[in-house]
Amino acid sequence: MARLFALVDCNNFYASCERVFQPALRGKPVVVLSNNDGCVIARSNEAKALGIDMGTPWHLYRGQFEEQGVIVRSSNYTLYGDMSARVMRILAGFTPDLEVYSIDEAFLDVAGIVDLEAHVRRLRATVLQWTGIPVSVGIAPTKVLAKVANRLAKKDPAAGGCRLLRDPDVQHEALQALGLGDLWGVAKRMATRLEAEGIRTPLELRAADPQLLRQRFGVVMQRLSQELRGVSCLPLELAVPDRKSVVASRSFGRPITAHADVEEAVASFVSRAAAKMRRQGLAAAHLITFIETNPFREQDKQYRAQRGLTLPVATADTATLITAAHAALSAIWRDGYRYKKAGVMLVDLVKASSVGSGLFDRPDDARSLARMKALDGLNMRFGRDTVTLGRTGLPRPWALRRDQLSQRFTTHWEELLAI
DNA sequence: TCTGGGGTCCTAGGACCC
DNA sequence: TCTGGGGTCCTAGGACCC
Repeated sequence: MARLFALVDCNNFYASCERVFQPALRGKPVVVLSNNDGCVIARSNEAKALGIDMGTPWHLYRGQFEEQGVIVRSSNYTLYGDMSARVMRILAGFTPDLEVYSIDEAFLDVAGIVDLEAHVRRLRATVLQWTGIPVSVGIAPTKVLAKVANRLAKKDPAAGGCRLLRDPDVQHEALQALGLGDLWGVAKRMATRLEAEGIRTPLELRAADPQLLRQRFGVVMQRLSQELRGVSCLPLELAVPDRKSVVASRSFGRPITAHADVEEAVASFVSRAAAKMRRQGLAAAHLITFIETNPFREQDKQYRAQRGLTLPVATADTATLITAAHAALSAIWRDGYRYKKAGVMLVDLVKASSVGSGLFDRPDDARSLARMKALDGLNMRFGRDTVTLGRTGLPRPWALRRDQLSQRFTTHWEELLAI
């Protein structure tokens, strides 16, 4: 059977969440601000109609917002996360084949649904009734086209919150009305590059030579073009994969110049990120600390830097990670700058259980040291999926599965033994 | 002993998304 | 004085090993 994807997207999600708990906000222009009340990250339809753009810095428009009667809310991510979970649970009741794509979007497999129109009507009504959140639905044979359909469902009041792009003629007509930048996966820079190659519209992108796209723009653009033709290249991702990185970062309320202050911030970033990582049962084999000045202050000397550091053993221990993050910070620290932002990324995440199960639970543990010493001089073979240790004191070669070790871990064996 | 090519790893940066 | 935070994927170039 032909594929059919439905993209369910919550309308103006953060603004809608605020309205659920404050019905007086209905019908009024509402915007939600980012951390530190920096800029606009969500707008109700009424706010959009006033011409307020995404990312508008609040401090520049504060007065104007007041004049226009725009209601401003600081963001409340705990609330939005909770509302999101409720919406997703309801959607899961409509089909088990569901991919939660973001906090406010999900792709559903609707290929087998008989009366699609009635099904979607019921879905929208249920979500609205049980959560107070309005959603739009776009349906098409590929994810990229489902995104297009969803956009039309939102923009066109006559659509009734749902658009179907199954018929090729209808797809053609829909794409004709769009610019390149309206496509999922094409932003400003890519649009400019495509235009320079003579590809100016979604229809031209759809018709472009796949080999040329692959060569000039890479595999992502080639797939996007295929998806526009109705050839599905992006499958539904049903299983939620393990996270590959966890980031904690913040802009400082005011510029910071002292090393000690940034150290303090970095320590708190690490503990936040590590806690999040532990909740997911993961450990980090690599850590990156970064700092930067305020790029908006052109009169200031600019500096940005990051430093990565491979841990001898993947770990989820906050104290170990803080030590590493501080070492990385010292390597990139320069006096004399006004730092505006800093952060820590935990990357190369592996299952914590695989780290704890084996040889090197704790590098400073005496037994671990002895084990590592015993490994010295061993015959090591790095296979595709395994690392095999031979000889000395082992009844038979000892194979460790690579996927239970981090990549960096296995290739830095010497480093490990040097501890 | 010399040479070349392939594979992998690492880092940095770009681009995009919500 | 004041412009978010958290992610993913891809590419390119250099180092290194076999």
